Amino acid sequence: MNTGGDIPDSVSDSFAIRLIQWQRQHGRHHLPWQNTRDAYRVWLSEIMLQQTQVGTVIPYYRRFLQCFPDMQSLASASLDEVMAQWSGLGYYSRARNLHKAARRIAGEHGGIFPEEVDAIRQLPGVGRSTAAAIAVFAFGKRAAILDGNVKRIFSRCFGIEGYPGEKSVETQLWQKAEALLPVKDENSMECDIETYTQALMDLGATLCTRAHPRCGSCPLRLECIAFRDNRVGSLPTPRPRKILPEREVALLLVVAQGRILLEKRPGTGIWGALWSLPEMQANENVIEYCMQLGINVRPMSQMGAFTHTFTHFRLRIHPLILQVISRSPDHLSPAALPQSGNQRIWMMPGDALKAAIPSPVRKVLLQYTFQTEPHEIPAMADD
DNA sequence: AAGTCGGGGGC
DNA sequence: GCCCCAGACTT
Repeated sequence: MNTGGDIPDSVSDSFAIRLIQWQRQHGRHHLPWQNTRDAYRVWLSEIMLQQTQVGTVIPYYRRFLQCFPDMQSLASASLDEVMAQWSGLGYYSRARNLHKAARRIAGEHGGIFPEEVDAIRQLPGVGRSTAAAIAVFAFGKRAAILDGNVKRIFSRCFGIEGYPGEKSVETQLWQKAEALLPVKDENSMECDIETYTQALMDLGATLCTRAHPRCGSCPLRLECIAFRDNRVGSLPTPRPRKILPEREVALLLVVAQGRILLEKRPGTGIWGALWSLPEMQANENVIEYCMQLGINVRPMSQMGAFTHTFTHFRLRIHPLILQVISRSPDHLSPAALPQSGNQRIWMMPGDALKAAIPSPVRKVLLQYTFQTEPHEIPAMADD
């Protein structure tokens, strides 16, 4: 027991103890993935939370668990079913890796989730920090995380300068993360690795925030270098600015008998393995392009163009509505599907909205279904 | 080390 | 507008 007034065994324990005590009083305790040691749920939450904020994840997490309550159900599902549940959450390689890992665990591990951090780390989509988080929350292992929250806390508390994405800076931060882990002691509540890890996440999310941190309530304010030197606003060092390149595409809404043509994207790359609309260069002739697909179309109307911003480029999207011209009554048959390397299918817009589609395509489809409803046509944003 | 992967929150 | 978020993977 570490009763009040005791001198802690080490400096690192003092750090951990402050955090743990703060977490018990002021931390978050009712997130949907807390209060369980089900490794499947812990793993799912950690993957969804990669580069995605808690508030965004929660509804996806609940829906996903409803569909796939355990490892076996996820492994048995088709990739398409998994992608449909992930649709809108972004970073779709996470979902592909999740599915691949589920099938690997069901096959190779006999459905049992691996307990050792090195084994967890071997799963696709699981890096060093995520493996540690799973090992901590599911199995109580002593392992260090280093996510965006922890990087921000450490760079401020210890006055570590330089962009944390830079290798040398990240190495320093990992070294701190390992060194500050509480000493494992089964008899001491003060060295609870789960509470410590959750404390780092909660402190970063609720107090040590990027903008307007609440330093007055912080359990680390007496030892925080950035607070002492009034540098909280300039640490961590921001990412170096870069100019985003801009690309331009046309998305084709090819309509026949109320159905639209969807095209499955390749398994890797942008929107990998998602259903999308046929895409062509914005300056291409749409009639000729569709002739190459083996379909005869008439341009109907244009929706307003809009811009979708990715991490590394901007995409200017021009949606075009096209009506198929055909005297044949069965041009919706499989044989009449346009030839292409990609899988294609005709779908009712309502069904397409339930499929695994990227957000900009959802936006176009919603706009289209709204336009075809019997009320006034609103002006599309932009342009 | 740098580039590739989304979408949304918050200001 | 801009920056960042419970990062991992490829080149």
